[in-house]
Amino acid sequence: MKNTDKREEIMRAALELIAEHGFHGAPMAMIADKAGVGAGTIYRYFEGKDALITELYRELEGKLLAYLQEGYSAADPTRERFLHVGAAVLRYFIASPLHFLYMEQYMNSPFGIALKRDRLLGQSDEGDLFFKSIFEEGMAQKVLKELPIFVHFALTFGPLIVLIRDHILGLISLDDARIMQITEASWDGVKR
Amino acid sequence: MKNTDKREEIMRAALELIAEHGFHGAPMAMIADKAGVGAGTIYRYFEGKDALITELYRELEGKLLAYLQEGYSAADPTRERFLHVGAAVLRYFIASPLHFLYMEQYMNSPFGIALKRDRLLGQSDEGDLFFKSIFEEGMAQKVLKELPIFVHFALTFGPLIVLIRDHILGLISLDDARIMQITEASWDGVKR
DNA sequence: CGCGACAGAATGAACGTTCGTTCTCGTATA
DNA sequence: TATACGAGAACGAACGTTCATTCTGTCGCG
Repeated sequence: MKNTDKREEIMRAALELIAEHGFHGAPMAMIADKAGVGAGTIYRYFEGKDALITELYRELEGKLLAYLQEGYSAADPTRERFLHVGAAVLRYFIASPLHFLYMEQYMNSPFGIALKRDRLLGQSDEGDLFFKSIFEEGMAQKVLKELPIFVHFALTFGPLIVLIRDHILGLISLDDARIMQITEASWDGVKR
Repeated sequence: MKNTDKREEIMRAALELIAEHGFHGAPMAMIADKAGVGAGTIYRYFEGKDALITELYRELEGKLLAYLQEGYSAADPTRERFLHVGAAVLRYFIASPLHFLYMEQYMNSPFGIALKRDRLLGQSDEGDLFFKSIFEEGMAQKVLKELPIFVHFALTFGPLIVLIRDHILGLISLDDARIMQITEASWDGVKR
């Protein structure tokens, strides 16, 4: 159990520092300090900085997907499922701003670009399938516009990403009512 | 005129290297090499790396705004103006992918966050006013949803940003027909 | 006593920036 | 026109700093 303890402390420290100061503003020595371990200890748990960064991303992504599944029923109508997922994304990241800042940085870095490329070219994993099914069934039932999946993705998540960032930076404030407005407006963008 | 030559060579080199490899993947020595000047020469034209980065951003932003104004008429109906600007943004960045990659990186860095904060808190400059007027007049005429300006911003530009990046990374391909579809879908998101 | 886990000092590479030197070219002089 | 000069422009080696990673000695537990 000791192993797990230190490992988690390191990841927690890395999350906070990288989310707030970026990959290049979070030296290994600083992460070690914040985690309460020696600099060399990190290398007992992770192969190097890159491995630490990637493993942390995978963990955060897992947590997000788990949250999105809560209260989600594949039997619901397309519109309900869309609104559920959209609002859940907003709520999750507003509650966990560090997760958002970290995941966004990862996605905008060479790491994320490689990951995205892999997923688009190779077979998609569970996370992608989860979203894809909403759009595909929606189009089959003629309630969604006939558009490529990636356009639906962009119309749905593009606005959310911008708004979450602005909220986290303190430029604006999103409450529950506004979350509903936003999710419904983005539904208007994809619906027929 | 010689002065201008070197200065522009430096900016061109910085644009290419930073757009492709990021701020931290483009050392001053590499920028100097690509520009065909000595490393020290850069410091005759720019106070330091930060100043170079910021001045380059300002220049690119100016070019984008100039392009958006082409063929734009404040007298047109809200819908026409919206579609004009949306399609123009897509076309501009597809034609100038380096500009997009650079501006996006800048916006996702401490530089851009500070800039955004300044603009939201201080008085907005011409660029902001240009967009704002479309949304404000649209709401006054009851053709747009009654939403805060920043939500309109996000609904409009959020999808475009995601799609432009995917296009530039070669994950998807946007032709003229698709550009129209996308712009109109994003109009559906903001219209009443 | 022995061994694995650990902290922190040591290492070497890479970076932004500085600075002494060299080059360029317009002007003054005869 | 030919020559000498000087000032500003340019170069690139060198510096100090910062970083990821490795090395080394120590401590605690069985």
